[in-house]
Amino acid sequence: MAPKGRRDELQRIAAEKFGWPELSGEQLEAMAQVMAGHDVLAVLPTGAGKSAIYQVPALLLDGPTVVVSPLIALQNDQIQGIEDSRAPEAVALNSTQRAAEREHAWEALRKGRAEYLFLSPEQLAGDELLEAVAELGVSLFVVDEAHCVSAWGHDFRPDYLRLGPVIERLGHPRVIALTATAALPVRADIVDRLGLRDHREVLASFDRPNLRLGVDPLTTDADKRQAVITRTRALTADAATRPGLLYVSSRKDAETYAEELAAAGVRVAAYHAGMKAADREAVHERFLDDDLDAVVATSAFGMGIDKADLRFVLHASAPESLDTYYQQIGRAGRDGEPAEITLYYRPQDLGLQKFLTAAKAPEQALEEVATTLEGHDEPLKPAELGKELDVSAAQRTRAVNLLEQTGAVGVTEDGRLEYRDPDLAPEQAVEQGVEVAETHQRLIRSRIEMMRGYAETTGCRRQFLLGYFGEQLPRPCGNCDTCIAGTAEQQPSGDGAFPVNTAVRHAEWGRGVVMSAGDDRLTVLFDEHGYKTLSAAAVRENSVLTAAD
DNA sequence: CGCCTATGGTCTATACCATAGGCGGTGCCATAGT
Repeated sequence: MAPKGRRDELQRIAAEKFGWPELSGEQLEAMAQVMAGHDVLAVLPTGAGKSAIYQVPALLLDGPTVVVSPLIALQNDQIQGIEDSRAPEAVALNSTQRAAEREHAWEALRKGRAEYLFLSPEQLAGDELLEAVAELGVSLFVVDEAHCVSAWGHDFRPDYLRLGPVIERLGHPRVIALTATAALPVRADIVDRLGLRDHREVLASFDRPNLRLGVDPLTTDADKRQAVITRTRALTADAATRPGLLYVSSRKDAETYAEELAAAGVRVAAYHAGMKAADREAVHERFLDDDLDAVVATSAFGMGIDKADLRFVLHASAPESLDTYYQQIGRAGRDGEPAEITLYYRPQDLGLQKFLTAAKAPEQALEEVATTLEGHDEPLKPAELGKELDVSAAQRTRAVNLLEQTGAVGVTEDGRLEYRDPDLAPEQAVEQGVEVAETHQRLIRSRIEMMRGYAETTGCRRQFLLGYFGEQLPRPCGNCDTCIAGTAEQQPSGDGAFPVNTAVRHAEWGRGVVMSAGDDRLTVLFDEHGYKTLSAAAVRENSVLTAAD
């Protein structure tokens, strides 16, 4: 705990500059840890005021604050919020701007008028921009929606995994990572990939008791569609149970469900990344203005939705992880009023998720990067390396990330890439890189199995969900389908030989941590193999599991 | 991984099956062309 005087000062600035009369305990704790010189990972639910955690300390630290944010739209929202306050100027640098706008931003930063600079990770991948940012003397480095580091960085937007070297290049200013959801491996990934130092984690409770959790298992696709349409129509027909979201897993489904609901008279619109930007914005605005009772969306609809009164979130098919699922259902009932959360579940639907998450190791890029770097005596800038390769920039970055994780490749102080071990043949480095990619792939696969576990459990859904995030709910919640049906009762006592959070070692899967422990089963997160669910009886009888340090 | 659609074969005319092939999510950025 930080000294009281420091907390009073933070509170005073929050009130004077931003008009927040009272900061929450978690907000204050995170801010105080930053002021005490620690890096901070804060996991707080949407709507808990995560932005405040950097906005207030930024004013007490001498030098501008860089905020990395995944979506330009999100950056604009944040800048708008700061403009509406009495805090100093906030600027962004991105691809939508004209030259004049960029010049204005740089001038405001160099003259010290602007305190906040919003950037995408891709912007920071550019040598020149990074060089110029380093000149500014950044005092605080913020990664917003930090789960993207883990969820997107390994495959979709690999520049997320380059933020660690960026932070070092800036002389390691204090770092704040913010997110609304992060299970243990995701938190570990964030800490590891950003290279947080002497960090503190501030975790709010994940429990959202007003969300009524349920799963509707269906056998055929036709039955599922019927059930989804019927329920969505019923919920949107009553002012007390609307508006809400229907999540689907393909653009086509977004269109077809929206058409069918519209034909039935529901005020509904589809939303996915294949739509024109103007149409997407229109849907977003109509939803915020209560002009729509439901949006049928792919995962494209989510971050940045600031609407507190969603009364339902339905899933026409399961997403690829409970991390994503929790993030999506967490958008419901933020006003604390009841909300209905239902997953329409067919095990076959998980097949699509397996396909979508099946990223193969970029072998060719690994080979080219390893041999090129090994062949140079001097370290290379990423762009220089790129010129010697025959692979895309994204593939190159992916390969560099993997080789860096094996230790074969490192980054110099000035941001150049070098081959670290002269005794290691490039072919071996490639093999190790492939192995790292495969380990990550096993984790991704195992997360799909945890999604299956949630959908198929006969125990309390909330206990399962919270257990996944490392939080113990002492007894069944009473507000989920299995509790209401009475099947949840015979669930965990968890007083076996391996309580939650114990480090264990398995004969085949190596080191792991117990995530949840019930009377009949044990879920363990293994370093190399991801989540595994073990039968408690087998664990007792076979002694395959031993305590580790 | 599992879905939908197109194709072709069967054996007879309008369907029915089996099989092959294509498809499916999230956003930044840069570049080319109006």
